[in-house]
This record gives sequence, structure tokens and C-alpha cells, in this order.
Amino acid sequence: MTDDDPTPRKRGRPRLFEREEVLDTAMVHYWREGVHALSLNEVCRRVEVSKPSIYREFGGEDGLVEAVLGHYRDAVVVPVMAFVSGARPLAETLEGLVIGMTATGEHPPGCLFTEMRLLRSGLGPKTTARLDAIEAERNAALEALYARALERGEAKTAISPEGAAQFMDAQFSMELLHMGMGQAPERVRAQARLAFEVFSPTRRAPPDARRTGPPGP
Amino acid sequence: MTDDDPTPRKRGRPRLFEREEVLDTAMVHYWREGVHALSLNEVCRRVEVSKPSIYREFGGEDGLVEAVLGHYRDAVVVPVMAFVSGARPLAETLEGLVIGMTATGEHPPGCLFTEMRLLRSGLGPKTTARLDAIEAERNAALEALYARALERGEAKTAISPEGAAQFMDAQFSMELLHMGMGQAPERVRAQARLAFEVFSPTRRAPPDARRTGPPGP
DNA sequence: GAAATTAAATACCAGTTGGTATTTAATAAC
DNA sequence: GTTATTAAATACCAACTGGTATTTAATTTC
Repeated sequence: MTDDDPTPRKRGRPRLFEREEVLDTAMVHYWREGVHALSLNEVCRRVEVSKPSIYREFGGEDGLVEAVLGHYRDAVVVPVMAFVSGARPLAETLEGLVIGMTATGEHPPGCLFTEMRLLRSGLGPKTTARLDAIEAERNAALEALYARALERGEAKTAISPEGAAQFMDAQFSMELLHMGMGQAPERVRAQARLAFEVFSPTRRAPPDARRTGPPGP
Repeated sequence: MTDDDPTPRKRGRPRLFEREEVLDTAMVHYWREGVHALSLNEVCRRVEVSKPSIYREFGGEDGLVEAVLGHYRDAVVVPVMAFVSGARPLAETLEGLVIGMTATGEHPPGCLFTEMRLLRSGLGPKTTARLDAIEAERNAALEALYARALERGEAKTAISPEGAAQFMDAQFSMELLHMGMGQAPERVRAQARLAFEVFSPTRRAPPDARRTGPPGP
């Protein structure tokens, strides 16, 4: 019966911006142009919030980037992990991921998380820690995916879930990086599909030669 | 009989640095820490040459980075391409490359060219142009490698030399990127060998499912 | 109304960036 | 020696960086 106001008005001057809104537009800009290409000053300009306000809300550049990354996780990474955790056959899940990662429109190409992870240097400690956390949960999801596939006989037993997860991660990273560099989606897809053929359960070992005097990279 | 001095002494003050030496040490620093992590001022400090001297010699940051990249090409990329152009069987060449790219000691891990190519943004026009040139010649070498392998029946005919070159490029890029990030060489090698199994000539097509509603990246 | 409280905006800080004008040093030719 | 020539070093430039102290505006409570 008590009709208390669940959000009692605060005392001082009201805010002029919504935290979620700031995170969302900052995310898009970082996503589209790269975290390293955008200074804090520039981001403040774009989201139209003064620098001191950003500091009050996020505590600095590292805090802002970490918050944006968290927002990206919730908005993008979590749905992908949910898809990965579905009961579909392995091949179907992989194909869905390939299509999803190369989809154009709505979102900028590439992946903010992948870009940050590869260019980790120059990111603050909070952001780095959050990157590790996301990396871990993503890896767990991929391992579970392959483990399930093994149980069902949909995958090659010669490959461990750990190895498979690493492999998938590497292939998707490359795919997303290529998308971020503006490569043709169909080309990127073809490469990924080719790579994932290695999971096909019945295969012969590669023919012969190993070991040769190698030059440097 | 004329014993002319082939290098007649120049008129003014003598140089205090050797161009090659500067390029070499700058290359190592860029290679080890990343081009984007080192400012021009910092590089001048490290090579112990004043900024105006660098400007006289290379015309600016873009010129220096381009020259360093050219130096890297001559010292590292060209020998690798020569190895690729050898008459070895495909599997042997690939294994040699895998070993070479993951070799530790002597050189810093990773690849300066790969890093620059992936983080192309922020690089000057001269550097970008040179990146494209190196990319083209590297791609040609990889295409020729696979074309030769096809002629000898060492590779899968279902894959075109263009597609194969792209695939190899992507795999080696990932490998080198992972090395640059400090991953364990044996792990990186295992991933690459797994990926290159797709070239094995006799294989079955992947079993079944395609096409599913995909989430975003 | 006056406090008290909250937040925004302005203006600033020292440090660094890529880039240069100016001065000084070292050599060869005369 | 003097002069011409080449190059190095110092000192500087405006623009920008991440970060803050200070002032000003908007609101609730009293």
C-alpha cells in the first residue's frame, strides 16, 4: 500500500547525460575507429560531455575504456556466447558464427574486444584486467562447445577441447581483424570455412615431410 | 693505372652516424616494442642521433619508418621469400616456415611487417605504399609456391593458388602476432600445423550443416 | 527566501608530440 | 690564414595529451 517513490530525487543539480547513452556512443566510435586512434579529449567532444564529467563518472581514461568494454561485452559478446552454448551441431554453430562475424550493417565491422586484445599495449590496468576476464569466459564457452561436439562424435578426437578452443579463437580473431581492415566478407568467410574443415571427424594425416633448416620470420 | 680516389672526401663537416646503423637499431626497437609505442623523439634518443639529423636524412617520421621497413624487407622478408621460392615439397616448405617464424633468440619475436600491416592506421603515406609493395611481392611468392605444389600433386586442387596464398598469409600473420604477444612457440606451431592440414591432397568434404541465424560479432 | 548539495563548464596544468629556425662545429678548397 | 660548405646541436614552435582546481549553475531541504 505504500506508494514510496522508488527513485527519490537527488538533492543537487540534475545530470545532463545518461551513463548508458555515453557508453553506447563511445563504444561505437571506439569500435569504428579504433581505441588507439581516439584521444580522451576527442571522445569527450564526440559524446558531448565535458572532461571533468567523464572523470567524475568513470575516473579517467582507463575507467572509461573499461566501462565501454564492459558495455560491449554485455551487448555483443554475451549474445555470441549464448549462441555458442546452444544445442546445435558443431558445424552449424561454426557456420552461424562465421556468418555473424562477417555480417555488415547495423554494427561497424570487426570486433572491439579482438582489437583491444591484440593491441593490448597502451591500455590501462582496469581495461587489461577486464580483457582477461572476457577472454577467459569466451575461451570456456568455446572449449565447452568442442567438448560437446566430441561427445556427439561430430569432431576429431585427435584435437583436444583446449587446442580446438585456441584454434577457433585464432581463426575468429583473424576473421574479425580482416573485417575491421575492410576485406570483402565473402572472402573472409571462405577462409574461415576452409580453416574449420580441420575439425571434420574422418580425415587422413598429412602426407610426409617435416623438419627443415628454416630462415627467420 | 689511374688511382683516383673512388670516394672523394666531401667538403663540409663529416657525418657522425652511419645510415645503415641507424636503420638497424631503429628497426630492432620498433620490432621489439611496436611502431606505435615509440615516438620519433624516443627513437632519436635511442639511436643517439638528433632530430634535425634524422630529418635531414629521412625527411620526417614517415620517411624514417618507411626506410626502416625497407631495411626490414631486405634483411628479413627477402630471405624468407627466397626460402619459399625453393624447390622443396610444399609440406617441407610450410614446416620450415612454421619453425622459422616461431624461432626465438637472435631476433625479437613477431614480425615488424605483419604488425605494421595490421595496425596500418596512423602510418604515413610513404610507409603505407611500401607496405602494399611488400605485401604484393610476398603474396606472389606464396601463390607461386602453391601453384608449384599443385603441379606436383602435393596439394588439394579444390583450393586455388589465390585462396591458398591468402590462407597461408592469414595463418602466418596470426602465428607472428601470437609470437609478438609472447605466446609459447610450441603452442603457436601446433596451431599452424593444424591449419595447414587443409592442404593435404586427399580429403573428404565437411559433413553437413550450413546456414543458421547468426548473432552479431 | 537562504543553505546545502550536486554537477557542469571554464580554464588551466605540466608533459609530450611532430616539426624547424638558428646557431655552432668541423672539414676541404683557396 | 680565409672562405665555402656540410652537418650537428640547441633551442624553440604550436598543437595536443591526460588530468584538475576553480568557478558557476541547478536543484532540494529548511
